[in-house]
Amino acid sequence: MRAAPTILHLDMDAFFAAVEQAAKPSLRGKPVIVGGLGPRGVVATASYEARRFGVRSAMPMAQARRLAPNAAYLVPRFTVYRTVSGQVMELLGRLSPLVEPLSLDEAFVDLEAGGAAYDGASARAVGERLRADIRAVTGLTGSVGLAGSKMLAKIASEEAKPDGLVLIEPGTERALLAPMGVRTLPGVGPATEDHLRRAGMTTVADLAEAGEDELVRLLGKAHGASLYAMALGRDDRPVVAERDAKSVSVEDTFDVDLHDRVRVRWEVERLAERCVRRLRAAGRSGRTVVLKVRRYDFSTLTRSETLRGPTDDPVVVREAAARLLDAVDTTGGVRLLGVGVTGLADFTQEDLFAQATAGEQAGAADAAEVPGGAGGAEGSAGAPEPSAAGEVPQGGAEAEVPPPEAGPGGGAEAGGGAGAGERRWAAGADVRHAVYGAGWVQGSGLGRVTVRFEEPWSAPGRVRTFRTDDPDLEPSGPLPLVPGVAQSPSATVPTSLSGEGAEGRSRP
DNA sequence: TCTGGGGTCCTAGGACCC
DNA sequence: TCTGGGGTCCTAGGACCC
Repeated sequence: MRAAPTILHLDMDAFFAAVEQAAKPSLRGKPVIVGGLGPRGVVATASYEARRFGVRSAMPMAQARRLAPNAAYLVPRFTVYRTVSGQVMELLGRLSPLVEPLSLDEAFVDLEAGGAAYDGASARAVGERLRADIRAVTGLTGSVGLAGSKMLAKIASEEAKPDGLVLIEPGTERALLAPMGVRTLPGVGPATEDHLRRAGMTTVADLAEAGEDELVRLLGKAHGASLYAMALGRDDRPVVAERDAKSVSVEDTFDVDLHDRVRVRWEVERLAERCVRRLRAAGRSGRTVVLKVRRYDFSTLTRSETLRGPTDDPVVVREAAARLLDAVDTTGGVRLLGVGVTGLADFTQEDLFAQATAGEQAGAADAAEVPGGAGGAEGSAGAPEPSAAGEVPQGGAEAEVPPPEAGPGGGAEAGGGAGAGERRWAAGADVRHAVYGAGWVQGSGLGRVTVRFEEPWSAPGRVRTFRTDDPDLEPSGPLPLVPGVAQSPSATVPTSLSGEGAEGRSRP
């Protein structure tokens, strides 16, 4: 809690949807919904036009389609979002060395640490200038909150949405918070809200009045104490520039529940390999392998195994994941599978192997040895090169290897995974036609694909339809949003690829 | 045609050690 | 053989966030 409102929180407005509208002139001013387009997809971001129909983040796509049947439904294009995010983060980096990204579209900045501002007036000027710069560089709008703490800066940016700036003068925060619902405070979700409501507390003032002991008794030591502090407007958490990731994981929800054990095992092994690819791309290794299984009834369980030492060997992780699966009952069907690695270390298996061979004597104590381990040396031979593009779930078909024969009931094979592999031409994807040039897929089906030919800086373009196997039509990369602005993803990209989840949560 | 994917932090019990 | 107390590690689950 500082005396001047020099902690800035930036939140881009309806980020994914806004990027799509910037890239696709025909969608400007129209309801746009970005998310998973498969039968089990959810909304990642809805444009403000779509929100008027009641569409919210994290809503099942099927429900969104009922509410806004005429909206444009697009698959997320993370590479573009990452590029634009990099441009925004670069602007933040000019304000201060202390920039803490929370996701692709959100970050805290400590303006005092950068000498960019020292009081309310200078902070406001920096905030407005930043919003103008973001608009100039990306063509998008962002909302800014300024306050003396992280919590209040975030609340302020929420109040500022869309396309605004709100500054909370230090000293006014308690009065400001008092009438607000408990959900306003970070860390209060549906469960805690319920819990508190049953105890008769619905506003922040109720929490402050209850006292710390009461909240600790109700919610536990850590949660209770931090909630009480926040209710009083106390928050001393510093802006932290870089935090190392503590886990890496991948998961897939299947369009149709999996029943065949052979198929389930095959998917687990694929996920393990994908997970290791990400791990190695980050230059890390991990010690604990986690398997996640969501069953047909949405009940979810995890099983984990801690190895004797950290590994980035795909064989070791795959075999550990397979062992964990052996102990899980999948009767009734599997909706989701996930594989993760935690207990991350900075070194890779090669380093350990080098160490072990260097210190020949101590060979027996090889730290990298693992239960059931396939020797460390040969394991990595078949590992695919880490490729940035390869990790991006853009909805394209990603299985190069055909899955084993599906068991009984596995009729609709259609490429399995969450990537919705059947959709060779995913809605929203960039394409290029030999004659008509750059465009994007508006829809496809029945052997036809509809493409709208337009570019970010062109007028709304016209639509043409082709056969899905038209040789003149090919997938292509994204175009820059603003002509002349280089498309090089910055190094300061948040660790998570998350969308915008909570912005749609309901408030009292 | 209900409920994604990637993370973080906390709790709690048992094992194990001193 | 009526009984300790603390610390750390491992596992599983849950809440929350974007």
